[in-house]
Amino acid sequence: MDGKSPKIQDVATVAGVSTATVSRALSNPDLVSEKTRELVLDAVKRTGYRVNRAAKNLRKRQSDAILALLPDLGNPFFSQILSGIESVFTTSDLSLLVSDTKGIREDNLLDYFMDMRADGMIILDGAIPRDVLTQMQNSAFGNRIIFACEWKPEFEFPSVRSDNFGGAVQAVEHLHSLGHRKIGHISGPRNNVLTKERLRGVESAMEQLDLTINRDFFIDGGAFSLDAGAQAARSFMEMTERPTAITCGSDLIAMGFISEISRRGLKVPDDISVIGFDDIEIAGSFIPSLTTIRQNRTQIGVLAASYLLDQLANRLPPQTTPVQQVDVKLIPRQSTAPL
Amino acid sequence: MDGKSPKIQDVATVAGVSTATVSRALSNPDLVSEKTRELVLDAVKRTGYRVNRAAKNLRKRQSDAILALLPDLGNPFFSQILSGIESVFTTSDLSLLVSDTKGIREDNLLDYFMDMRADGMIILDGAIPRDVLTQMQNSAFGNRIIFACEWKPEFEFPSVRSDNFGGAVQAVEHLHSLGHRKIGHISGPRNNVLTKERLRGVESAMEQLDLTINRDFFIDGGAFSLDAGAQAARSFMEMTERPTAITCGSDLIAMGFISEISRRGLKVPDDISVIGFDDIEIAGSFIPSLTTIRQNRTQIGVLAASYLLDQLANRLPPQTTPVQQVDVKLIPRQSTAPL
DNA sequence: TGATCGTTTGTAATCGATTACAGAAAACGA
DNA sequence: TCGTTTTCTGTAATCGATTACAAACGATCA
Repeated sequence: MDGKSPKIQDVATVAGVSTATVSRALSNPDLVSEKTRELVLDAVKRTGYRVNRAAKNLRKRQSDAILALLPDLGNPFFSQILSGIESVFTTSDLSLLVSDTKGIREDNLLDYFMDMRADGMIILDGAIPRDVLTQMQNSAFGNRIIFACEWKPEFEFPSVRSDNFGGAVQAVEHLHSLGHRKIGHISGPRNNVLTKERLRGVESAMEQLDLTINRDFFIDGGAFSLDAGAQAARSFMEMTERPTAITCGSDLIAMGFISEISRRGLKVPDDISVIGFDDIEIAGSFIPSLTTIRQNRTQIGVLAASYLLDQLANRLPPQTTPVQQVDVKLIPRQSTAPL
Repeated sequence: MDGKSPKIQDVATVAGVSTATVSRALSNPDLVSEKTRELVLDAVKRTGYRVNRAAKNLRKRQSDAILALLPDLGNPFFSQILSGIESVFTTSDLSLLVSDTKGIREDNLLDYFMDMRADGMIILDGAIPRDVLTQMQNSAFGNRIIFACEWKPEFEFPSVRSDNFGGAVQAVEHLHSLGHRKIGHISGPRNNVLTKERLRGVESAMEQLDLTINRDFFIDGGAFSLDAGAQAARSFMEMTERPTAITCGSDLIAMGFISEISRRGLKVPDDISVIGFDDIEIAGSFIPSLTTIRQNRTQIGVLAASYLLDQLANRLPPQTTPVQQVDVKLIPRQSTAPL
């Protein structure tokens, strides 16, 4: 009350108890008697006391912060996941740190833990070098990591992800139900897990439906970007025989593709049906509006954050490294039409 | 070296000096002799020492973190600014905290400082309640805040922003040079500074060029969103007389607008030229690709972060509350055409 | 030579919480 | 009533750095 911000000692004095009791009353209320607790709480209110986090963190060897690691902060795809993550953390007064994986090299990921800058990590990038992850897994911090969206198949970290396989299946089934039989696919970055899952889904669904898989109709886009789609469109134009419908590894690919073939005189969905993946915000307003597989990105963020919180609070059975799959949903719009 | 992570005392022992000397050698090298410095640096290397941030921060009353406050984490527009901010901070080992302004009420913004969770703030939201800002300005932390993109005209906080006025002027001049004389505008959220600046720019340019300002051609979009654009399109369709070209408060508005009028049979740019503002990633691949005013969002982030860093390090004259304007640039594409 | 000054170093206090340990008080059982 | 256990509280050590203060040292100069 005298200018400086009050410390625990001030509260103790006002309440007429020791600092230990104040500390306990605040962070472990069961340990003090009802009467003392009220005394302390009242003193806290009167003094306007707030715990000093640096002091608390120093003593408890923690940081009250979680790091979200994105492959590219500039990529809008991730912002919605971040939003989900943040919504969980604000309610439990943890801070959300964000960083680009571009800045990550060698061992400085582990440093976040060593430096006590973060208590846990949510990794949104499946392309973290293997040895970095090995190092993390072998450290004491291995259980403070969760993957979201992407993941590393060869590691045992828990993860939250969309049902990528199922989404691709739905896409193919949708096209099939519209009468399409010659179906192609434009895939994303080569070694990406999402690329693989979605491709696998397309192939599996086509087999299920007894469709002939024509390898020429499968284009390696090499990225999830608009450019990749435009590039794929150029290959597409050169085909002698063309598919009547095409599934894409991402909405951006689909839009880049549509954009480029439109420029070259083809019409969507008249000449070819196109379906995306993600349902990014713009998908509904693209022209033509894009049929796509909606990923619930906010939910992915929420689930990942909640899991990590439980894990850090030791509220989970230690052995589990679960994979949580989030359902996806086909959103039919105007980029697909009956054959 | 013996399992636990080494502390400053260990380094001191190895180097044969006191902890004070080690501390000085690391954070204030000029204070120790050449010889000792080498001794210490060598010992640091041998022990693998890293300073404990919690301890350092407790003692120095700081947090080594900066908070970025976004109006909506789920909005992709901001991710690129974040990227710029982050690129600056990683090089100076500050952490980047992010938070949604939705979670902000009453006084808990100041709490970030009181709790020593952040040393500074970059605010990307012009809609922070006035009394919250007044409180901040009057506190000891008033000089640790900078606005980016948006700002509060009635406060004296430093800010980094695009040349919104100039951008709008360029847009009108572009349309004028294409022969358009009947020019309209769809504006963004009502009380937003960007909305006002851009509107002002449009009006000013039209006056300069001796164009008649027809109030009926100015539509209040009410937001920067796709929906706002679509909504505006409906008003547009009902006009008896229509402008031949329209400037929009944002790319999303422009796209929503184009999307909706296309659905109703109008063609862009044949029937009407449309120009956006922002140059978001998708703008170039929209159909038709969108003529727009490019904001250098990364640079805004970089400038804001750098300024804040300098300010915190006391490297700036104390009195300055500068406004840094970042140039914008017209990107001509296919949504605008000669009359 | 001794006074004076600047440079370099060490000692120990400090930042503000948490918590191990021990002691006091209350509750309980016989 | 007297142990014994349980509940509650206080003392003081601890987390690991920074830095005020003082001392030691060497250089400089009259």
